Amino acid sequence: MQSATPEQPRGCTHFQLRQLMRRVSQHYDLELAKCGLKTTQYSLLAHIVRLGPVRPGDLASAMTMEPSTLTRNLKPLIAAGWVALTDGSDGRSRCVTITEAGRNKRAVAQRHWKSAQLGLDQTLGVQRVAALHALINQSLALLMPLSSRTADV
Amino acid sequence: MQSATPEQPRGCTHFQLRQLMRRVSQHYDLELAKCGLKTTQYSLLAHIVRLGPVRPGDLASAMTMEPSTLTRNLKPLIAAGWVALTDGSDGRSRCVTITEAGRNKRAVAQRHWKSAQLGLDQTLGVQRVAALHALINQSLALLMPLSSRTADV
DNA sequence: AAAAAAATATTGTATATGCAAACATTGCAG
DNA sequence: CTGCAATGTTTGCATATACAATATTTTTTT
Repeated sequence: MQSATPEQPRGCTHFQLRQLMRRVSQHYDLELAKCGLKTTQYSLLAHIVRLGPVRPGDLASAMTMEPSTLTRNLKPLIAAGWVALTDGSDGRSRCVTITEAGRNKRAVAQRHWKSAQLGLDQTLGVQRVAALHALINQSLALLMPLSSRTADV
Repeated sequence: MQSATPEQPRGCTHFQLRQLMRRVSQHYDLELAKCGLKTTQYSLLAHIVRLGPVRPGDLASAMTMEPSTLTRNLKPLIAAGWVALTDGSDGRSRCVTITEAGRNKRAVAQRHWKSAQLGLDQTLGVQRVAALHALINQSLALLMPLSSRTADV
């Protein structure tokens, strides 16, 4: 039943992903630049809105990124006044919160994001995008424990 | 005809790709670190070997990356003595060449790469990886002219 | 041939990313 | 209550990435 998919995966998955990532980034960035955001920043903003006041570690983990990366990516957003980083109940932790300005910014940006997404859907075809999402999510699930893979034996 | 693939692509393609990219990078990096290379560096090395003495611009374009990015990514490789950057016939251009040390390095690294690739194939399943490659390549083709899209009308 | 235009590479600036190390705080052992 | 382990965040360091601006060298115009 090897009808649709070719036999051996040729080439380097990492390199191919990287290439696509660059193109796709450019596509979204082009649209989101209209409201002065990088796509990554929009993702962050959107996640903070959705996950409500949240600890950095939890946010990072929800977004599959290193806490250290999160710390740095938050800086521009905090500087812009879209996000506030306050002390948490636990002294060693913090609390990431969206500000009113941040919520507004996100609302505006969301329209640009939607536009970029629709544009991509159209360029690639909705079915292809759906298939891509499905594959990505399956792959993510299979790779999920990566760092903890040896740990949870 | 919505049998295999889900209907509407939910979520943000950019974000999902980014997540997967991070995981996949970690996977390859883990293996390639054994010979002291980042996966990106291996890709570069491999491309330079394959494309022979090549101008920076052509190399960048072949790898779907900005010339400015290439310039910087070459630096570590040049510093390590794996790659040489000499003057080209055209005074404004250059010539990227693999060195003997670079060729050896690449040969060693290739084994690690292979190992990483096989590991990924096994974790995700060969079919899934093949399907992913196919989708990525189709998408890349459709996005290809991105910067020149308005130009070639 | 001098001036303008085109081609090519590099630098300036800013963000994204991760690992390892440093910091800070809490919790527990004694 | 002191000391140490565990937890959670941030910094140090290095690479990856792109756009805009700059530098350099052709090539083309006039």
